[in-house]
Amino acid sequence: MRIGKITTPHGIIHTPAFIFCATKGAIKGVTMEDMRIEQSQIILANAYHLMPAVETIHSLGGFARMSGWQGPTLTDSGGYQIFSMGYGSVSEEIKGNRHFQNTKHNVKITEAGATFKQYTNGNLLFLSPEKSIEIQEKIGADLIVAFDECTPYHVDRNYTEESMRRSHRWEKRSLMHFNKLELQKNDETLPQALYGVVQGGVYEDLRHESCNFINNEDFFGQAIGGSLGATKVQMQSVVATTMQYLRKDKPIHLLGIGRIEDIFNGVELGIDTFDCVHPTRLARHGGALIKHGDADIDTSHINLRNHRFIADDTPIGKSCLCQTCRTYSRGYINHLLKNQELLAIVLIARHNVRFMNDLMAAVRQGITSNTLQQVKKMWLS
RNA sequence: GGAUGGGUGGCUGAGUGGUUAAAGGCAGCAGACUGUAAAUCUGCCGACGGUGGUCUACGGAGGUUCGAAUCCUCCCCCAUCCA
Repeated sequence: MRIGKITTPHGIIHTPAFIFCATKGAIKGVTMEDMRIEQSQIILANAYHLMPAVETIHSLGGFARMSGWQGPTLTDSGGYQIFSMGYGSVSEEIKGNRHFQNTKHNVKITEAGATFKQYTNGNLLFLSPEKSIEIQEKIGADLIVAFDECTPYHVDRNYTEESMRRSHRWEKRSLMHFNKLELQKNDETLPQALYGVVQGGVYEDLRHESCNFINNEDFFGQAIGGSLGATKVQMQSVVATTMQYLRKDKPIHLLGIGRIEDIFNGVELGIDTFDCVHPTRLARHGGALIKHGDADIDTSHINLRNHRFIADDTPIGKSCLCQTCRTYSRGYINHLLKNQELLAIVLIARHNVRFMNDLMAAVRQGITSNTLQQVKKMWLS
């Protein structure tokens, strides 16, 4: 475990840090002012989703400026969409959902890149390493990610290996194209930093091989991606194994992970940054993040739709200082949810954002003062 | 007073002799959600019993039938129109 700083043209990120997902350019339900007020450090957007709008974003000064966020940003490459557009969400893929059973053909992978058939209009959309880097360059994020394929869980070892090797080739092309574009930049265009992504699925030898590849390439940072397994135990084991082989002198990001217990597990293994849709998605479904001690049952979130909150006059978090908890009760939010009032989502999302930021601050403090285990107990026991 | 249409589970609304404890939808009660195809999805949702099951159900009362939410008779109620 370690604390650190990542310096970007838009500011310094204190790590371990959580990165919020503004996939299409907005944090769902939260304004950028509130993101700042609730002490967020960095947000992320996605090259796949923003590809059609890339010229607009560029002409409006890039993602950070256009959105009003102004602070540090990261863009994802679109590699996750190779997985999600064909298989659905991580849990849907693992559990075997019906809806996405016949959508694999919506994504075609060749050595050149990936062609997506958009489910909305049937238009074809092509992403390659070079294309993804160019889009991310135009979006202007401080941190960007090499183009890879996020491998599903339900594929065999052969496919995982094949895919990993292709991802390596794609990442190498990403790096080459990135370096070329960086060299062409003048004083007015801000430098960016590129992350490589470790693949290899749940197979230790493949993870090892992938780490070796990433370790030896000139990436600014290293991200852990791909399938981390079907269970929490397996995920922890895959991440631990990967961390064992990954060099430690660069920032390390864990892609897509961000439940409370996973943050502690990751931090203990030396992860510097996390990103996850969980806090904001959970909020849209009525779920508020909570310290275990703040709930009457063993849980890391409460569903404010539940009948038991109907007359609850207390805030979501007993000691939370977010704008929501300063003013609104669980009972009121329960009422808003039952009446489909949009404000419910806004209030919960804002709380969840602050919750994650408070969590990360507590984690950093815990590392600094060598009391992480006590911090963990406060948040999880 | 007359004419017509209708009364189905909390609401809405299918169903016109058996495979119907009764489609859908809503509401209700839970659960899931991890580089966002998601303000989404899944399950339960007459009553009693842990399932199996048992009982009570389609305005009310009779009747036809092996069998009725569905057909017949009378009654009650609602909507619209005419006096």
